[in-house]
Amino acid sequence: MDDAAGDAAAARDNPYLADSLFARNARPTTHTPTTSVLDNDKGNGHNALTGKPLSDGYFAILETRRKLPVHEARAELLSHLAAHQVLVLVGETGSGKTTQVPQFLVDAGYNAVACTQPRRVAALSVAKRVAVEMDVPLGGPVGYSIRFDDRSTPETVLKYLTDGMLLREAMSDPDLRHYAAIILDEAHERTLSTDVLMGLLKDVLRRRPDLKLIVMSATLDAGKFQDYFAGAPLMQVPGRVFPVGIKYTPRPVDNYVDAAVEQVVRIVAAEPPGDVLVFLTGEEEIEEACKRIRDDVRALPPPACTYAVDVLPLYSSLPPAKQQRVFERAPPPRTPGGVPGRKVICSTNVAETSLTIDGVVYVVDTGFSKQKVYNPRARVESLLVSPISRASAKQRAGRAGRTRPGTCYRLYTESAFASELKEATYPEILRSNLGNVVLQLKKLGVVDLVHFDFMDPPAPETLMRALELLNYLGALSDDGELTKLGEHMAELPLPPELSAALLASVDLGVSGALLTISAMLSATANIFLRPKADRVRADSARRAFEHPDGDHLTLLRTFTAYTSVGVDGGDVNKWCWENYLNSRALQSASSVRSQLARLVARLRPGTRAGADDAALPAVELDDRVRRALLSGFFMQVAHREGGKAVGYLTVKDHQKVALHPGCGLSRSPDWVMYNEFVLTKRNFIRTVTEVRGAWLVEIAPHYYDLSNFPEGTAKEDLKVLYKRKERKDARDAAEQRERREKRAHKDKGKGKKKHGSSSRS
DNA sequence: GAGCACTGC
Repeated sequence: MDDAAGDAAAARDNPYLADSLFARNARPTTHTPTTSVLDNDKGNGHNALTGKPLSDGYFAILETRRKLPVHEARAELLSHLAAHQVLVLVGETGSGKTTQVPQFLVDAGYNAVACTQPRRVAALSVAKRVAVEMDVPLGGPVGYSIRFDDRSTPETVLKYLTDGMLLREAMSDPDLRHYAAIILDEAHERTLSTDVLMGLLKDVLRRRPDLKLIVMSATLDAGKFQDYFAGAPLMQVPGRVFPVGIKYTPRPVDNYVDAAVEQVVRIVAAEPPGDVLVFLTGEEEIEEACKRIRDDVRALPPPACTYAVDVLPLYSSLPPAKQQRVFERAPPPRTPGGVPGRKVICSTNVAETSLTIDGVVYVVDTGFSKQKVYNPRARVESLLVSPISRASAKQRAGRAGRTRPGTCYRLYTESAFASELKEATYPEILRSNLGNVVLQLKKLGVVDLVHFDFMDPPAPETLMRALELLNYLGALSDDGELTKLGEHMAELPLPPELSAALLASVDLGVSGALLTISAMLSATANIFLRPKADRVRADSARRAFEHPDGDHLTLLRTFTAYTSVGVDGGDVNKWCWENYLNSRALQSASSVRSQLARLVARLRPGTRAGADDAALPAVELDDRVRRALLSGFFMQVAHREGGKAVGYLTVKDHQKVALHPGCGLSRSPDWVMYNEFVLTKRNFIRTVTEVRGAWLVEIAPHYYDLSNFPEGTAKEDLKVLYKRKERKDARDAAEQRERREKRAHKDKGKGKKKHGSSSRS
């Protein structure tokens, strides 16, 4: 089928296209958009933004731009925007909305436009493309802004940026006065940042009648956005995709991995040429499926067993070079003129939104993915294999129709699709720990969080948990007001516990070490590699970095060793490889560390932040680092429970946990703090470091308050620790009194000084 | 004696 047929199919599915691009709530308007080079072939032949003559390439690209479906909607879009503050635009894949709509606005005279993207690569690559389309240098009139990379200048009129970045900007510019128009793209993905931005913008729009907002989404769920921004007109533009036939299984399958492998083998054996994309849930499952598909294809009866098939895994932790393989051409036929080869790609959800693979004609959809869930009662986020939503199923199917008509095999029944799958995936804000979100909102000046206008309000318990956490950390006062500490914490791109620990480390003179540990904990990928074939050597390589007191200190040692290799002029990548370390992860830790160091230096001027711990003796350093960490993680502490089999109970919650097998502690101390609670078949705590009981009652007496502490051995130990502390405090006070008296005696002899020691009663 | 879906600041 050709392009036109695909468009026709898309048009049939489009309820608005038949009569008008105008949708519900569309109002007549007298506004006439200004004419522009988009209407006239040459305009005055000069670029309005740079004053330079337009290149020939510009006009060539202009021709293709005019053919994009969204171009038809331009005049209506602009007139809507002249009459309304908010517009909801639905445009499916291939409509051109992401590249064209921002240009329509610039062209119509909006001189400061922001367009958000959920992902960095998207912001960057779209900005590059649009700079070419507009015939301007990147970083000039068109720029982008993403973490670690800001390519925008005062002359930038159109900026693509991540949603998280716009949220950051809002912290210093709460009314977003910098912008005349804001476009929230991919709003249907409902990322945490986009959801917070929508709530925020609702208020900003009231304060700034001149500001325009376009919410762009890919699904017909757009009615929800329209309701949220009451009265906003809704427009829809068709996509440019090919039809995809849907096939369901007649009966539910027992095991979706088995079923997926069988389906792929059937396609390879009997269907016309074309690549296959299989959606599975995780790395382990994918590697297993790949192996079985290879084996089963080889076991097919001739001639199918001779077909050229490349079976490739795809998930984000895969090294980039291996990821790249999915974009290479399918293998050639085994014999000249024989059956064309094909790629079979077994992928996680990366292939649903983040990566687009052209040439896929068959999609095998297992109907599952790993999703984050948050349990506020247990205060634990975990990943669960869960059924996908209908929106997600449609997105997956669409991946089969990017270059020609395709087929999607859904490994579930049609009635399951209709009645068991949810319409849309729960937005992230309903599935997350909101500690950071609450901190950000407070920083943005939102006083009443319970009544903040979230599109989907989180459970009150989740908000309570977040408020409680921030109060314990000292970021919020008992009245719920942001403290000075809280303001500083909000500036740091870290979980609140880690921000608190990092800021505490400045006062303890060990911020250099805490910057490193924070950066290492921010690296999502595992630092220590452990290839299956090479486990023994990988483990012994790791042991060289291990610190007996715990994993946090091991991370510190590892990073320190890593940076010294570079300083000594060694080959860092080679060194990482030899030591079974993930050089990509270490590199990203290094960028995070630099960013954090800049921020801390700005927040705490006059301190030697980042360079304060070099001269400390090792034992003193280790103690102070652990005390700094504990200032943020005193709520993530477990106590050893005696008996034969050593186990741990988390404080207060009394959850039974075990040290994660990857943990490097050489003994089983009474008290440990942990970075992460992992919920799988058993409860594990991961990244664990020994702490002294005495530190708990010293650093966090407000949390280790025995009047509301559950009974148990931890409480008994704490009682002893408090008694000891009392005695020590009494001793210290007596000593101090003695010293004071001696000094007073001396001073009397010498005569009085101007600034005597202030006596407190 | 286990395991990292995917983003983002």
